[in-house]
Amino acid sequence: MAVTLKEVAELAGVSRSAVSRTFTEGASVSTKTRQKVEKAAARLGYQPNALASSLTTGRTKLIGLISNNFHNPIFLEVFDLFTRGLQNRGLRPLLVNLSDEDKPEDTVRLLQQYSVDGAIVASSTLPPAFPRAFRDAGIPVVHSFGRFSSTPDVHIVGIDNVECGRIVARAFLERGFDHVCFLGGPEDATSTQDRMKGFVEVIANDPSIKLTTTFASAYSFDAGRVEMTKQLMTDPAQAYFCGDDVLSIGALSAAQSIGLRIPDDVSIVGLNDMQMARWENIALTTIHQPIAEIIETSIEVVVDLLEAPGKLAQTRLFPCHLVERKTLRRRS
Amino acid sequence: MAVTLKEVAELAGVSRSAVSRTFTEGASVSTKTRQKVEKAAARLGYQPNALASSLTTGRTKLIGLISNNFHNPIFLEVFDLFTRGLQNRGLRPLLVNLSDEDKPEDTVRLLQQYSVDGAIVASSTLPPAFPRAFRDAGIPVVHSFGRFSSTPDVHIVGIDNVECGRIVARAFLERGFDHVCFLGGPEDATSTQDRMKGFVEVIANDPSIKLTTTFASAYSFDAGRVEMTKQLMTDPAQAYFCGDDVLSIGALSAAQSIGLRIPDDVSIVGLNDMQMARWENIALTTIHQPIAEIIETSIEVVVDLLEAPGKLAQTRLFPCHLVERKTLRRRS
DNA sequence: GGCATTCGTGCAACCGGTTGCAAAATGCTT
DNA sequence: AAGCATTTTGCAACCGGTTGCACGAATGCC
Repeated sequence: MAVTLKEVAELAGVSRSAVSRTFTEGASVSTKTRQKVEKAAARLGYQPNALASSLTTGRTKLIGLISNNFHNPIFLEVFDLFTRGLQNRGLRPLLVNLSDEDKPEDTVRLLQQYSVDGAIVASSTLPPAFPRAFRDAGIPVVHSFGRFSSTPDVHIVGIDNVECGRIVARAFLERGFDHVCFLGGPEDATSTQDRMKGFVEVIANDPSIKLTTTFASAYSFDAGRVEMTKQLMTDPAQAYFCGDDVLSIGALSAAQSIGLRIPDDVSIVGLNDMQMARWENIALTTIHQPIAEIIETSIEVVVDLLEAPGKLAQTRLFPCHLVERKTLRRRS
Repeated sequence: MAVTLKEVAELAGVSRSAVSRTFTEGASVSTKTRQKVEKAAARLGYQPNALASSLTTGRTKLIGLISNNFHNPIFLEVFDLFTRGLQNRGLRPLLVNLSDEDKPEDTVRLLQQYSVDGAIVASSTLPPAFPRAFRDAGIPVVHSFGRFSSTPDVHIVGIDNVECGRIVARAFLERGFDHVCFLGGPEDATSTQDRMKGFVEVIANDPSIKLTTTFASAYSFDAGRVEMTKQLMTDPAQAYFCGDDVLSIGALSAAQSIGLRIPDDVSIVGLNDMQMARWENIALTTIHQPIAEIIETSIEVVVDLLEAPGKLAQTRLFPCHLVERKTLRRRS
């Protein structure tokens, strides 16, 4: 049903090659034939078939966009930025929504069948084995929001989660709390582990400060609320560093529910700085993660990789900083 | 670089057809050759090239997923459900993030180049011309969350926004308010127009009730907050029906900021029932929109259309209902 | 005007598969 | 064991493009 090269060629009275060349950047065609072809193409409403051409050129302009974070509001921002960024470069995102059971190899296989030019793994909770499977299959890949590594085996763009933990710890120290708590996300998520590591490392320097650590079952409102309630009932701290923003909001809700004042009675600091954190009725003090830059860079990395696939893997880290709003009390 | 049919055929000592047939459902191959082929394929790590086969079969299993709502939290849920649903049926979502300037024809052209089997337009704010452009190009299309029409020219799955307006109006009547307000989204969005229509229609029945209508500049927190602040400063009503949940939360925030108690001083009702509406510190009373069913049905419709492209367009509507939480006061 | 270049074009092979068709192999019957 | 029906198989053409190559036309130069 779709109009093909051949039909255009016939109508224009030229060879198929001529038509192909008119639609190929930098091919040699005279203005005369180009015009004939363009006229015929316009008349028939011809669209070159990107998939057919990929067969010979080896390029599909398809990029696999893989994530398992379809429940965290920050990822809507992430998808927005990724899709726009890719589209602006003429690339098409093929979205893959990963569930916990999905194996890396299956996902690779899937994207191989569609001959994607490259892949972006966007998740802070997926293990390095995931992007590695792509590399092993020869698919250019970048791990966005991936775990910091000094010896990356795959390109990584993200933040230093350990340092984020330290930043919050220092802020807590400065405010003079004597009981603080790390309320992380799932214990097996690398982001949780790293954030905790930096936090604990700094807090432990001052033995007079009591330190509690605990984990929510997921990076979600409900999990945050449940875990925070449990903490407040048994062994309440003065300040909480929560795994991420959505967890923080759950914690906030738990504290408010039992009548605690924020930040006078209890302080809460999140991580991500998603849009919602700025909402006046939330006003979460949180670590700002420069997601626009991370995503822009991720795309650049994968685009570069299309040209030069062999490039040695790099880790690229962006700085984070604390954004003070209304959930961390000033020095008392 | 990728392993091809031919290599497998050579290793297995059979013809290319035989290999092709082993990987084609329902083709005639003896168990003996099938085993030979499968062994060879496994050894080489062969993956059939979906794009190459699409050339002859005319099927890519690619579905265009088109939206312009990358800022409304409900759409993360929408994308989650769509991608899972499509994946479960072996279909691959090709995501398109529409900006305001994008023309329908350009998007159609784009997806035509990738030979998508079908398209899903997921948006309550896009005009009918959008999905229509797909239909005109011969691409099976469904408009999810589209405007209700008795004479649809394209398959529509969604809700009756007019009726939603009525439901809220009736609830307001029942509570005995004497000044109510419709605080809509952008005036040109069809969803805004319809919700207002139903709301106004019912309220107008009782001339003793004062009715105000106004529009926020977008379906966003900030726009809701700004518009609500303006309303409360000039001509405060007792109850507000806001365009959607995120707008409602902005309105909620505005009311709380100036010290009003919810729902005693002012009531607010939203629409969508997104996850966040259930969060205890928001507890928004809102119209529940059955998005899981809408999406599941949308996928079914588009899948059916793949088999029988000519099917007459249908409008499919799902019922909505009010979910009472804590932002609409009981009868006083 | 003659000759050497450069440019533009069509032919044909190829990309990685699928499929109609006819021949070969197998199975079943008697 | 022969005869027939049924399966299985390979050939070759095709899907919609791209591209190396050779050839003819156009151009530049003296």
